[in-house]
Amino acid sequence: MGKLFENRIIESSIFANKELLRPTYIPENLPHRKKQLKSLADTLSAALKGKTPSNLLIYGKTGTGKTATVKYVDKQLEEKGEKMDSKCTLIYINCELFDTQYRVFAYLARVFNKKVPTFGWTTDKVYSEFKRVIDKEDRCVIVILDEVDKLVTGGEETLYNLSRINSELNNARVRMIGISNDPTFTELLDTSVRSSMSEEELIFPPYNANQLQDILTERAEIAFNKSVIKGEVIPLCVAFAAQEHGNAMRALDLLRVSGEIAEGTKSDVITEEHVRLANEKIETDRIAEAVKILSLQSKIVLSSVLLLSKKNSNRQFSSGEVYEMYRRLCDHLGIEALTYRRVTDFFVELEILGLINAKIVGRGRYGRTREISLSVPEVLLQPLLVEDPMLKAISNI
DNA sequence: CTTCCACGGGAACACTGGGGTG
DNA sequence: CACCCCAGTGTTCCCGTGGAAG
Repeated sequence: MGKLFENRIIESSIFANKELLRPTYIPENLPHRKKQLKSLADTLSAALKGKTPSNLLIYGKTGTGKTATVKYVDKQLEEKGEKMDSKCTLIYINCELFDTQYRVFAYLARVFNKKVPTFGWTTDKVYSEFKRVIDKEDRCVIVILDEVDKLVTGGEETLYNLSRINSELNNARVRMIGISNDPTFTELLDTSVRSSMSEEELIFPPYNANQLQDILTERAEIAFNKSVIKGEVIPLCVAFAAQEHGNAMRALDLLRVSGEIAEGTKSDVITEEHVRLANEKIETDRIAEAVKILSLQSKIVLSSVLLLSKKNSNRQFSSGEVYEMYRRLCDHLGIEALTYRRVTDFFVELEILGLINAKIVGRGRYGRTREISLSVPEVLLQPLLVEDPMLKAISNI
């Protein structure tokens, strides 16, 4: 250990342990989730006793502690299960990453040491290989499908197969726990799949201001050094997070980034001003991140909205106007324009990312349109778009 | 009630990148 | 090796539909 390391330790007068504020950290104690914890533990402990637990569906908006709670119970059961030598396996899958049937079953099979190529096999083969490999012995496999709503378009077969798999197994049993932030997603499912998936349901309501306050206070105590936080810092974080429908993840992020900013300005304490700056930084980062992952075509669509709002005093445009601008822009850039139908999908995409507002309004005899406007500042957006070498040409329009 | 427009679901198609088969 | 099959993605094309002004 050199001096450098020592210095770094001394330098952080703010954080005792910054990692405790990251979303990956599972705390020892989950405030205001006792009911959900117990419910989940009851359902799952049946698996440890060799019984077959019900399938479970969990609803709640982002930052309501769904994933944290499941991982918390998962961790505990895993430990307990090993001690009791029970043959119960919990597998956590984020369906945003594994969003097709092939990928899900390939991942599942790999957990049981079965080699499956990234593609090439038929999905049927992957599925039956998975079945074969788990059915070798009497065991219980619990599949946790986080963001399960991402499977509805394209991967719904996955849910169908998982819900009927038990009738094709002789020794093993498979259960699933679905986690979704969209309570309406089951409406799109086949009725038999739906009823099988939601044998039990668990709801995670958004945290209210008092609960957020508790969470932050508890976490701040272990993550920060003593008396670093000034009086109004936590209430302000709570206030910002409450605007985001009680998103605890956002609140913890705010706290962490506030601390980083305080640290960067060589301040010994975190002030309200740091929280305000942190809120801006998080928003700016979010936008930059969103723009970065857009396809070129999406970026052109977004540029069209940007150009329109720079040129016009009114800030609201019909989908037709935006498409018109998009065609002109494609022409200008020498890129083949896509059809209107395709571009409407980009409108939806951009709205979900929070980069534009696109409300559908009925105009009576004059049909329906989306009224489209930017939902982020022009000055922020333009430099991000121009970063794309293909879009350099728009910088001087 | 009619009428009109864009919305949005779905079929069809093209293309990619891999495995299996003879 | 050549050839076909298959999953997945991105696209175009077609058409039924929602809903408020007229």
